[in-house]
Amino acid sequence: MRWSKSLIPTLKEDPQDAEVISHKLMVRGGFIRKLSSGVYSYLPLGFRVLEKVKNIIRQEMDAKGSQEVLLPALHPPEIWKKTGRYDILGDVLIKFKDRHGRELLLGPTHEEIVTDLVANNVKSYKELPLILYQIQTKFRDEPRPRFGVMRTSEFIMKDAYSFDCDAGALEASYKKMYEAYCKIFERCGLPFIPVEADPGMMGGSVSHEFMVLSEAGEDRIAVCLKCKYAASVEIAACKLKTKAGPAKEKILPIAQVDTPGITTIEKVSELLRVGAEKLVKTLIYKADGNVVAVLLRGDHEANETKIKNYLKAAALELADVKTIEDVTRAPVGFSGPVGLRNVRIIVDNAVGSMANFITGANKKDTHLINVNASRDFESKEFADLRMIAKDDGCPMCGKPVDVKQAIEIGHTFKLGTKYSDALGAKVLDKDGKELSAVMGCYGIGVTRILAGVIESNNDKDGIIWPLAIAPYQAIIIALNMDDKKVKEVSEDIYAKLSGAGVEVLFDDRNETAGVKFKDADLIGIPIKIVVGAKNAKKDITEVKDRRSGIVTEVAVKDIETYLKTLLG
RNA sequence: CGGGAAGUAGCGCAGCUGGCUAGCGCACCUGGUUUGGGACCAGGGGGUCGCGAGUUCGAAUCUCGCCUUCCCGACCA
Repeated sequence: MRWSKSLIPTLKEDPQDAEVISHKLMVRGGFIRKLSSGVYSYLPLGFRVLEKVKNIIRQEMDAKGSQEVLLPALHPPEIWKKTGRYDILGDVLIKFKDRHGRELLLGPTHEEIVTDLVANNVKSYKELPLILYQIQTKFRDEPRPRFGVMRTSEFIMKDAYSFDCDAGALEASYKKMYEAYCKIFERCGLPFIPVEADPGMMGGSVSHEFMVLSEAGEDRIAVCLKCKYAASVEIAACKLKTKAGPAKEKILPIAQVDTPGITTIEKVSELLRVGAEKLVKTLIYKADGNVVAVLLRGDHEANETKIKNYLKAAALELADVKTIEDVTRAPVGFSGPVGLRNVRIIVDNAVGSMANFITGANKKDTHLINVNASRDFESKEFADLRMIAKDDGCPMCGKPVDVKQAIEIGHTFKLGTKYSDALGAKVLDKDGKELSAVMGCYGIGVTRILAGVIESNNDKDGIIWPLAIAPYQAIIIALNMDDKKVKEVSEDIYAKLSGAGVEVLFDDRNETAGVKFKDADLIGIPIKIVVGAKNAKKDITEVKDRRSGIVTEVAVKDIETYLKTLLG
């Protein structure tokens, strides 16, 4: 392709509305343009990268025997009501009415649709295992799209669904997909980490997220450098440093202290000159409408996923001010477990081993000191309810873990029979008995892969695409198109390489050398073929590696062979 | 949805304490000189100053309302 004929609108300056590096570079390099919040156009370069990634996905999915399909984006709501997810997804679903007043929604994911397809068309165990996948645009009304294509309301996803006769067979399908995912991400040049994760609204038991470490990531994962344990902080179990049980400290008499206007852990800890670890915070939640008090050590962070899972609640949110005041009969900031009536109290394990701690007094401007669980309030329910933090013990080996920011690029789930039961995806087994298909589902954020790759492959000059997904493998930089020899040599190389099937971009613009070098680096083409006047006269060209910067002089007549070697 | 910031040419910005014809850099068009890391000269095109109302002789500038975008939080497959 000739640059002069391409739509590659590069920018010298960072766009005003971009924060993270991948977003800035994708816009500056002319890969994407924003239409509205969370909605992007992919320009020719961006489109080419997407196609490369899709093809890698197709190859690896096909290699595992899964079959590509294309399911509709337009869904009738009834099918979503059958599984209950019409309400669970709520405002995430983009809904509207057709001319007949019939409601329709745009597919945010396709468990319901694919299960319905299988329910209607697969009848025998002999047809299983079956894995179907598609690459398609998903629509989700995101509360807050951000960071370029990292989180958008419209995005391309590869989603796959496996159907098996039993748990053992699901295990085999799940393993296949897991392997395919590792290959896909490796080929895309992503330094990924598979972690254990929470299945969330998808349901099911086991789930893995495929993460790419990045400051720009929206998720946090706990990683152990010692034993390779890695898990989403949402599910990483918190080990107690000391055994639970009665505290060894001498129990002191409970007392009130005045804390006027002191409503936060930091301020209480400052006023009373004790560390936050001596405080217990009482968070009032609403779980499916029921009020619950959650007790956590002052320096610990609540883990709403664990709380939700413990309570088996579908929805969990911090209670509003009015509810808190009703329940505690005190302003927000003075909640405590002592005297809290008619409220279920659940206690984080770490609080179980504390003695003589400080809590709110359920009374304005007052806290309590020397509170002790068994003596001062009823505490029957203990559980792991907090978020793991840096230097907490690894759940596997006990050594300190690190907590890092990461981008989720893939997610796999063992779903079980949740969807097949709801939608009647049953087959007859050997004995003629009906059984519900045991399902798994497997997603890859195709558009998000681009962001992930750029986040982990860039330098001050721009993107450094891994060869496998670069929009072009090589770029010919003709330093001066007015120089007859330069033009002749670069045209010659362009013809040769194009003929040899090399994906090559020919920068034939009437721009200065500087502009061409800067643009080539910005858009991240792995191999630069520089044609300058001096070398052209000698029928020599320079081949420069984008990542290493290493330059090799190559005779024009050998360029085709040389490139083929480089490209493997 | 709560908190914060911002909307002036395609992009990045200045102007804004009430005053002339709305300006700068980049990009774009024409001609010329250039060409090894974001060239130079000359000429030129491009604007409902986010939208609406109000105050005023006069509003990009002041007031109010709305919209949009970004950041933090909530939410998140």
